[in-house]
Amino acid sequence: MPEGHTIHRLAKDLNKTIRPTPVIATSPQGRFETEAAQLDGSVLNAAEAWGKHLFMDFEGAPLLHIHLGLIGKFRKKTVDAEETGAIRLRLTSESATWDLTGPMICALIDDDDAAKVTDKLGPDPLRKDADPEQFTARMKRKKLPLSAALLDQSVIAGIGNVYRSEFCYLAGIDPNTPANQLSTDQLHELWEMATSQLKLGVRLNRIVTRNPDEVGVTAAKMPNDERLYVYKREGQPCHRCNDEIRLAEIAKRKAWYCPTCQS
DNA sequence: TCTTTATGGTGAG
DNA sequence: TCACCCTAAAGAT
Repeated sequence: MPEGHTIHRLAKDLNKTIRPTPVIATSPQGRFETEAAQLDGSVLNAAEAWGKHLFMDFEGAPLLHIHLGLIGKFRKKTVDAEETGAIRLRLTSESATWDLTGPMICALIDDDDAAKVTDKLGPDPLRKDADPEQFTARMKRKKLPLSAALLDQSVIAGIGNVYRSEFCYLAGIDPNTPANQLSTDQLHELWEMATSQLKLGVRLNRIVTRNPDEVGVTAAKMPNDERLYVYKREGQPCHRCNDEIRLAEIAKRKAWYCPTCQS
């Protein structure tokens, strides 16, 4: 269940544990057998993330394109781990085994196809090549509610349903506010927020938006049920004003907000 | 044991 | 707009 920070963290971990020796690639589930055979025995040059998309570049092979979707997982295990569940792709290096299950996309593609994918994506705050002004410009063209625009991967890549509600709360903006009504300052603040929050998410390997000072612990030691302001907290008191957190449906998905802090 | 939910997205109509 | 895909954990019974 990944947002952008998960995929960047994944890319980092894959680079660390798979390079630089050749991999053993198999498809225990069988649905990626011929493709796995093309990767088998090759060396990983680099794994790279753009939003929720993961690209793995193996020497002498097509690009491996993975999107985990809602339910996909790419788990690190010990080298001799038993095969359990429906494993689409297993990559084994000298130090680790990686099992991919339930991906929305798992395919071998060429550079042109990869460009088609990334051309559709907006700037990713975790990438060095991200252009914040592109985010600002695209937001200003959207009449959609802010909460919906944040989920639009062509506006900003990597934001999912947890971050979108949390960002609206942190910015103190009603999630239904049309994106094109936001000021340039507000949009810059949202971009900075996305950058720092996603970076923290990569470091902690989980989403923690709550200010640790409010809880009296470090972000790393934040209890799981304290780490968010609004996500999945309908009916519970707002951490800051005590008003009741509400649930709405925006862009066909659940969105949470505090009616007092976000007006 | 069954049913529902989930940090997502596509393609048909 | 809706149906659908894929898997596993959580919740309901």
